[in-house]
Amino acid sequence: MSSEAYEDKVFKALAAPVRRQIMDALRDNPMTTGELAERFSQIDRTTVMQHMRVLETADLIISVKRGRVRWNHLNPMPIKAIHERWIGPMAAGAVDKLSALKSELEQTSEISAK
Amino acid sequence: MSSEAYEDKVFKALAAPVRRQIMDALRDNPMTTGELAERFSQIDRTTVMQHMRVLETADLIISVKRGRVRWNHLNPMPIKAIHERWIGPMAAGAVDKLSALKSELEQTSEISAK
DNA sequence: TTGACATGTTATATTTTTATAACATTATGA
DNA sequence: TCATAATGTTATAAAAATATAACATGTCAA
Repeated sequence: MSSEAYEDKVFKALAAPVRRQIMDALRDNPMTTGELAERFSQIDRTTVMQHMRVLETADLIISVKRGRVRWNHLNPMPIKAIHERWIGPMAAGAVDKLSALKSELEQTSEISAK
Repeated sequence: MSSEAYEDKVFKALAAPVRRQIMDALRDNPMTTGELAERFSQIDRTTVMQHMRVLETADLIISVKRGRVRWNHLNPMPIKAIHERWIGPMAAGAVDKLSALKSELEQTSEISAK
């Protein structure tokens, strides 16, 4: 898989609120699949598992089966990767860029973005 | 709009490769809508505009009309926001967490995540 | 051993996103 | 002014993501 395709899986995986919440839940301690399903009991258990599979495919979750339970661990490395390669650089100097942008826009009267 | 809903729009907006490429293209200089459509000529012009509307709704693009051209500027602030609130903290200490995770996993034989 | 618990699989309906075409509007420059 | 360039709008088809139900498998503990 190309690095772009891989990076895209990570971005797509992070694009759903539930999945970011799952990441938050796993941040400090690993949890079993059942524990996660219980924490997100507003949605169906199979739906939770489907979301977990998306995270697992993006390598954001690593899981280990022990007996009949599956322990799901958060893997922060893919996030670190997009953080360093894309998000960090894009956010760098944001304040300066914003003020530069503002002076640009002051030259014109009509601003269309809300 | 709640801050979560707002944050979600940003994550969703970044979930498509074309849209990240549009962000890359606008990073150094603003571009007109036509220039962008030409740069991404593999896809339909209206499709490019639809993607731009997604970015604009997430406030990632601010555009100004001058005469009959529209200048599209990148607004890095929303990215800075998710960078600081979510991505940075999640990426912090990733290396340490990974090594801790590895020792955890060594205790078990079967690893299911690919 | 065996019942039930934890997890997994498959199928399918629903919703959202993406892509395109056809048509409309506005502004500029010859 | 008026042809055309640049952009915008609306409708719709196609693809992808999301949510759920029904059923299947493997494991533990009494």
